[in-house]
Amino acid sequence: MPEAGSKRADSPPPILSSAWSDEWPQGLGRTRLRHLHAGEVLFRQGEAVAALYRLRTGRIRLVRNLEDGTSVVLHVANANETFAEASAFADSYHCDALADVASDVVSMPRSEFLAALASDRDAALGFARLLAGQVRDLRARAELRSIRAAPERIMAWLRMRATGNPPIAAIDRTWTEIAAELGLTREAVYRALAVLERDRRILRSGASVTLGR
Amino acid sequence: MPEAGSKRADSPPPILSSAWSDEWPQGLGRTRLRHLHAGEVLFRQGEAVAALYRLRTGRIRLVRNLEDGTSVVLHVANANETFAEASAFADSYHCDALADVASDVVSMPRSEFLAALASDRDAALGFARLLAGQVRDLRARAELRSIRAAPERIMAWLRMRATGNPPIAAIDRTWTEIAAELGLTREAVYRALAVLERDRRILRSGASVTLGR
DNA sequence: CGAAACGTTGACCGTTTTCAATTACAGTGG
DNA sequence: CCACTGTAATTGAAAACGGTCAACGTTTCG
Repeated sequence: MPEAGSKRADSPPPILSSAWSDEWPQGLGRTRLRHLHAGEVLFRQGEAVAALYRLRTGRIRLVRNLEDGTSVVLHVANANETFAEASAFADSYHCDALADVASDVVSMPRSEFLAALASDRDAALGFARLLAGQVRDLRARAELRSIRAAPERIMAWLRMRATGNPPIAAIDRTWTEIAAELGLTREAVYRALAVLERDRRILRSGASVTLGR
Repeated sequence: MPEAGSKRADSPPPILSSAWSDEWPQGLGRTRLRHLHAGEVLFRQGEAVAALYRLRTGRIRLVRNLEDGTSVVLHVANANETFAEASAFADSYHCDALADVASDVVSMPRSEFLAALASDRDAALGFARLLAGQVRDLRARAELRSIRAAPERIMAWLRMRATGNPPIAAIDRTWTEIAAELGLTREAVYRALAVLERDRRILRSGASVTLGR
């Protein structure tokens, strides 16, 4: 049987993007920069939605406070991620956003954002496309996490972001961060990498991993 | 300018939706029904995008075939989920879709969908809102899965979907399905439930769980 | 009515998490 | 230019937890 996926009249495979680099604050509306020091609050649950955000550096934690006084973490945004996109469609924030560490965020006023979407025909579609991409990405990540064995999970992750023949994956973050994305401890990742390398399934050299097998 | 999301002044807390019930095929364009028997292919990677889909019953597996001949599962869609939304913005499918079990899907021609988005300004915004909701939801799920201990993971899940005081969560699916969503085996879920009930942290009665602690 | 799937619990085994310790750097301030 | 400090990268050992296998009653649905 011939290789599957032989004819791709479309773009190459972009399964997992490591970061949502070139995203919405791309000219539509005035953006502002804000610095938060560790522990500072960006917005609080119940407040009127003032702006949409994108994290430049640092780490922002989104926490929903429940009626019974407890709380749950909804998301931990890392560098170059947008967050609370859904607040564009809500009048008030539905969770708290607070900086775990010193962080820089780019903000765009909600009113301007909505105005841009309403006036520019392509803007709304562009926003939808962007979100659709995130959905695809998040689902792929979720599927990844349902692979139980650590080495297999990492292999799948590597294959998803590898290109070329032989497939080579560029490592653009620390393994510690990658471990968090994979839902493993960093120790488990290192051990799995050691096993994979011992079995000649991967070959590490600096910031790139060559896949075999 | 049309106030996005102005329908509900500001709804209560809807953190985790169990299913994306009322979604896109809501009048925009003609939809068609198609039945697939187990193992049948809905579309293949590389094919021109003909339609967008929503799964009524069954289970559809989305698989990306890599250049090196291997493949990775991108997503396993369950009843009442839409899938391959991103294909609305692509010319060809980037993965295979095949039915794990006998399934029923609702399809909407891509051309009609795009036409609807282009003509009706609110449609595009509505689609974006829907996707933003899915992003929020998927991120919450991901955060949930990063909770290691099974009982705590389940507690967090229950708290997310509980309402009232005391918080009560309605169980609208089988625990087996919930286990899959939580990234646990059903046995692990039952054991964790037993522990939680023994410690008086939850109280089960039929299709609802009352939370304490 | 019977088969398939769900619900539930027990025992055992394997993997990961934890905890700990060590090396390697990169940035900082003296 | 060099200790100094904090984080990343590794590896080891022991404990804990969840997965797997097994068994069985119950519910569901064709």
